[in-house]
Amino acid sequence: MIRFLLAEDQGLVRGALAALLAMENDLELVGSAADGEHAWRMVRELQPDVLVTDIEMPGITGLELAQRIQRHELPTRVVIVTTFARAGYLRRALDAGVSGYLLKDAPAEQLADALRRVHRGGRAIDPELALEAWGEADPLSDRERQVLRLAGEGLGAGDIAERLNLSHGTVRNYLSEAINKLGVSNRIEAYRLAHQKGWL
Amino acid sequence: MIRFLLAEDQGLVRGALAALLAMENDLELVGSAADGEHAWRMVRELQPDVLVTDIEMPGITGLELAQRIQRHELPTRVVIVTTFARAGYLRRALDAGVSGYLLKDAPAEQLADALRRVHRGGRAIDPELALEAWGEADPLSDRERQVLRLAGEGLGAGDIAERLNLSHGTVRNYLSEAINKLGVSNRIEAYRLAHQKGWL
DNA sequence: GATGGCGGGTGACAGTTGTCATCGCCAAGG
DNA sequence: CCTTGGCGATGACAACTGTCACCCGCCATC
Repeated sequence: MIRFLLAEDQGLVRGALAALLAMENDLELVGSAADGEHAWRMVRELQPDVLVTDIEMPGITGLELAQRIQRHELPTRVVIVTTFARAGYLRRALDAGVSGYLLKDAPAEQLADALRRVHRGGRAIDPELALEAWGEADPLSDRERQVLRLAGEGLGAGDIAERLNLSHGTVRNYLSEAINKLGVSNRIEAYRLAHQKGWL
Repeated sequence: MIRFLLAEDQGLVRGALAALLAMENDLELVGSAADGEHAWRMVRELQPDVLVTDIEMPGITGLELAQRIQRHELPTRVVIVTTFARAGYLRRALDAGVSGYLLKDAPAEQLADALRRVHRGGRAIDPELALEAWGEADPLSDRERQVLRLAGEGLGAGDIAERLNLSHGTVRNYLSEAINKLGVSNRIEAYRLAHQKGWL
């Protein structure tokens, strides 16, 4: 019997996944959580064999959950289930020691299998994504990332400078660097590209 | 017995919803589709009582599906199930004659109930969203919407002008109008706001 | 003590953006 | 026939953006 915990913020999806996995008779749902905090508490209390979690959730993200489990050396293995096919996310997930990374548009049969494989000590990584992740690494510096994030929200160079305690010229320099590193032609494209790659 | 069809592009979610609804013994899944075209074909062939559909799918969107069903005066009722709590979407959905509009973060029990209510000829609209939708209407003109969409992809005034066969000055005028109507201070914020409201 | 990175800043320049007032054109409507 | 209104265009102006060359101070490290 594999005891698993489900963390997913969208109620409908959470319930539906529970129903899907309930059909397998070697799997036992020991609890479900709608946000990261609850999930974290339940992981420690219930010590499930496997945690199935989304990435983007209110409070603590799935990636942070995985990191905590790794730091506390808990026996629970982690399977990420997410919409986002971003190489950067997969990287961070692997760094955080997750055993599985599936996309929500994978076929439904795959999920139960992934749980079993992971429980046996194996891995279950989406193959397409795995390839892509061995491609380019994030070329951005910390500053460039921060600046880009703010720029993506529509702030001008001046506003960004204020929030980061930099001069307005420096901000434009970072932006220029980022644009050029990413091979695009303005901040908007730069933001979109970085965002889509999961580099944020 | 309520015969329903499921349209949802994310395989895992599609499978999971099917499992969830399979637990109800007055509901019968007659088919499922991963994109709008298939869904449309199946709606006509199978004439289900209810179509449960996502909005954002490859090819034809859920909203377009609803419109087609309305135009062809098919007996199938439509329940939208989506992530997006955007008033604009709900408006368009109601215009397209849908009977239900649920958010994916609603509790899972609600879905089967919604199907039953809709099948009986009733409606099932997310209450919070319903209120919000009676708020502000989309103030943008068609041109402004088009221009804003392109601007959001990082195109400059020149590029946009080319694609729409307008002059570069005119594009800037529309952008300026949109920015001012939305009460923001640049194209990026304008895009984000319009996008988030579902006005696209 | 010199050398070189690195994070940050400056100033200048061209190009783009946001704003406005104004114009022409062509459809209604009166 | 004249007016009003929408749509698109112009031109001018100020502000913001993207680029670049170069400066400064700091710290490592040789």
